[in-house]
Amino acid sequence: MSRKAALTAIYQTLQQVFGDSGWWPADTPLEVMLGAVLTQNTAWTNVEKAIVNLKTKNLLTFAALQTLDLAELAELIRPAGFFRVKALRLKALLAWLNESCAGNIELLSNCDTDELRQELLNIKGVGPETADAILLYALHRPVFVVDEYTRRIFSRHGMAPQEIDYHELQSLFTDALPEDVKMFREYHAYIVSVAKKWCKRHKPDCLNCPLRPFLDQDFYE
DNA sequence: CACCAGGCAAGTA
DNA sequence: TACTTGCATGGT
Repeated sequence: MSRKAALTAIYQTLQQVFGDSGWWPADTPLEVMLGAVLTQNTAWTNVEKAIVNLKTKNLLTFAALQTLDLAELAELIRPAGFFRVKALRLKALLAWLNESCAGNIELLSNCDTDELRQELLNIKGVGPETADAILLYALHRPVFVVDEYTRRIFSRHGMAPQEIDYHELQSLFTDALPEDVKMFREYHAYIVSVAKKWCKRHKPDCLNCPLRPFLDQDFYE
């Protein structure tokens, strides 16, 4: 079986298992962006607490966030962990939004995806995964997001080397799949979901994983 | 108790 | 360039 066929079959399998993923869980593009930074190496449940702190104080708008100083912001997002660096990172993101679109995210729809990606990467605290998550889930661009889970699953299935570069791993998908925003959104969400349930680092439960059939080496050519 | 979570940047050699 | 370390809370 070709890699293209395999990646498509895996997607369909996960679609059967999870249906609508509900990703990204946020009310606005701004909330997606904040969440993308807050969730860096952090459990989503902790990010939710930080988001709730901001929401209940009506601070989840560009204008309101701009009024907060660094210490205030840090205190509000404390439950998300790494709160001091993340406060800096959020401020850097807000500063970029201010200069690129005056905080009006809708205006970014005119921008070229590759240029946007480069600008996002220039923000201190926004790396490749965060940039791509913002592009895909906040700005609706056809960018495939990969992460440690993606690497773990697809290397364990013999479809990628264990040590693979972010963009190499990303190309694996973008070279084989159509540029479909909806599909990209769901695919990444499914990968995270399946990894959380069956693909833990030290306690993987591969026997019950819905992707187990794809472990059969004979499945690929 | 150890280990993990929807990464990234800065420091070292 | 190739490793290493700091960042931190909260759940299992």
